[in-house]
Amino acid sequence: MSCHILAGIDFSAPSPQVARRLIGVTLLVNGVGGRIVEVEAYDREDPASHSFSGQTARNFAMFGPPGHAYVYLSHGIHWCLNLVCREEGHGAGVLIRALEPLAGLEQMAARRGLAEARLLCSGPGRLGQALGVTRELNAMALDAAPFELLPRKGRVQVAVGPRIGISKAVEVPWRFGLAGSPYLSRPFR
DNA sequence: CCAACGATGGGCT
DNA sequence: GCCCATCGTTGGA
Repeated sequence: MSCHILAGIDFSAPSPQVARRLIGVTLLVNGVGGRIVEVEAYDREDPASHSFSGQTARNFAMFGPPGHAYVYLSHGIHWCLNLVCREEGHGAGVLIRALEPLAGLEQMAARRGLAEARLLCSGPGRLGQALGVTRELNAMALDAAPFELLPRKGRVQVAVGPRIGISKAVEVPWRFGLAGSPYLSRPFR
């Protein structure tokens, strides 16, 4: 059986499909985390994707096997977490943009320097800081410590829209979110 | 070698 | 809404 299946999701599928199915899934790093409420898909033939220009020293994890992490530093400050999908060598992933904090609230608050739940994980950089994401997690498998992915229970209503903070392919509707969640980095139109 | 540029967030106007 | 910290990566000279 394929180790590409995690939390009931086939990570060898196209990134928009994986992204949509990740809404409602619980993500933990060393027991700290919560329910995924916002993600964005990126793919190889996608000008906004880090993988667009081919494999480099930074993005090699994106070309590795699905079901692994791709971590990068944004603006020299923020560590951001992606989950790799498609087949090995393809170069696709899903950026985790926001969580509803559920586990390890105290540790998140300490790392973030504030306690307001709404501000702990509402954005890729905030989430990275709250969960203690760093370069060390790059290329690590998601089916083993420190990661945990727990299937969602029940149904969710998924909102769709264009991705945030990019300058190319700005109209591609590959941002997905839990409709109406107060933990989104920004509301959907 | 080196300049330009971020898949951002926080603070201030 | 605007500004900018901060630094690794990239791509062109």
